[in-house]
Amino acid sequence: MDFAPIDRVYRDCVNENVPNVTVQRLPVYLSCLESLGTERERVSSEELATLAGVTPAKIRKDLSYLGTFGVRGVGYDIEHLRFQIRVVLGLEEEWPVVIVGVGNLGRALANYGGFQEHGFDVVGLFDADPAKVGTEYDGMLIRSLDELGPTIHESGATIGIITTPASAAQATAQALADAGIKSILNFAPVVIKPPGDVDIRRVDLSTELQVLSFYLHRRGVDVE
Amino acid sequence: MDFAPIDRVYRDCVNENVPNVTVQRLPVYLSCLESLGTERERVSSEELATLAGVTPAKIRKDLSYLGTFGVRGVGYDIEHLRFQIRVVLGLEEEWPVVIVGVGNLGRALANYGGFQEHGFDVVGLFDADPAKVGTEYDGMLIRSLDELGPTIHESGATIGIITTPASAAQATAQALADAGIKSILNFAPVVIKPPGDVDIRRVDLSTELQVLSFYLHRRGVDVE
DNA sequence: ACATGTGAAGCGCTTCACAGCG
DNA sequence: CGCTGTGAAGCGCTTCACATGT
Repeated sequence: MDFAPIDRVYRDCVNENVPNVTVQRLPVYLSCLESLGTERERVSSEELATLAGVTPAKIRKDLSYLGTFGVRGVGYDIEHLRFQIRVVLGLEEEWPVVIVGVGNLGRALANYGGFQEHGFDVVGLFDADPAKVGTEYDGMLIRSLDELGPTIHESGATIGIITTPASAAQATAQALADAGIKSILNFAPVVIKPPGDVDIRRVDLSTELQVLSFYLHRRGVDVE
Repeated sequence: MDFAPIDRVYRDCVNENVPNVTVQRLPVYLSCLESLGTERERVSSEELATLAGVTPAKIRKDLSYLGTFGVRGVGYDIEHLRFQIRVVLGLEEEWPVVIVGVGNLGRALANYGGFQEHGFDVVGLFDADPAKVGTEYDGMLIRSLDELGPTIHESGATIGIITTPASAAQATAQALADAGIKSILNFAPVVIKPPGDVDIRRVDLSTELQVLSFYLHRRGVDVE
């Protein structure tokens, strides 16, 4: 582990109690800052708020939980703020991750721009299909599930990503837990019962669509 | 998870008194109910809460916003509750959607189980790459962007999904807006400026990973 | 007896408004 | 003067506790 950035966090970071909702917005802010490029130097809370789709007060409040990054009367230095958010999110560290399930979604994540860019290093691809095992994707060997343990041990991976079919997700979570993984991101459309003290986060790609559906539906109903 | 700037987009659409956070949990409840299968008949708020990873009180409160679906002293009829949630979410309607960008992610969504199951019908695949246009995926013709307008008009699609590279996302959103789409789900890792009065919801696959990183990072710091 | 449905209390996030500082 | 940083007020969600109904 690289401790230098951690020291930096605690030097100028309040960081005792960052609200969950704030943590969840930080990636959005980061993404907006990245979209501003390197030509400009400063950004105001107002402009950043417009980009992120929130209010300026929320931006300032959220950032105040992390530290004092702005300059009164001026705004925020884009490069500096970008770095600080990355440090707080732990993105200046390298996070080795393994992906289980090399279907379309697994492949999409394996070379997803947002991963490398944020310090997530895919160190292992695994699949249960013997036809896939031994082949390569994007220059990476696809391994059998038997090799989960050794690979995770060698690479020091702490995060596992499940992109298997729903039917295989629970067993995969168990296998990851057995192999020593402590945090799992589950993309399979099913709820997994946590094996042991593993932290499981679910990302359901159809959830957003269902939420969209609710509001479209509701709007249509209102019109009548 | 997302939990992003939904408040801004839909704040004034919620005329009924269903909290946004409740709407975002409904797909999770639905998924849990689906995982219970058809053999059992009833489920308690306590059991459903355990499956969904929330408290029983939250389940009951959330459901109370939608109606009175349970039976006191007994619990909820699984099949009935499942249907009611689907109705509230508008999933008993058919939602034609188009997908722009037939890379790994586009293909993953095109035959994603969670879509068909919830009434989302993929009626068009589009890609800017001339090499892909004219070929088929999963029995569907991949069309050129020129055909966006006609296809959307014929099919009555109201939802567009962007799975292009980040660099093409803004132009794609504009094209979808021009073609009459009013709701966009953006999977490209970039923030899109809404063209006109289009509602844009962003799904960043790396956001959850970044949130995970924050908590892992901080846990590591706390241990010292 | 038992589990839901629900006012009311509690709590955390959002927004306001202005103090603080370049 | 301009924009950030921040107590305090406001608001919405969560949790509690028990009335309600079968």
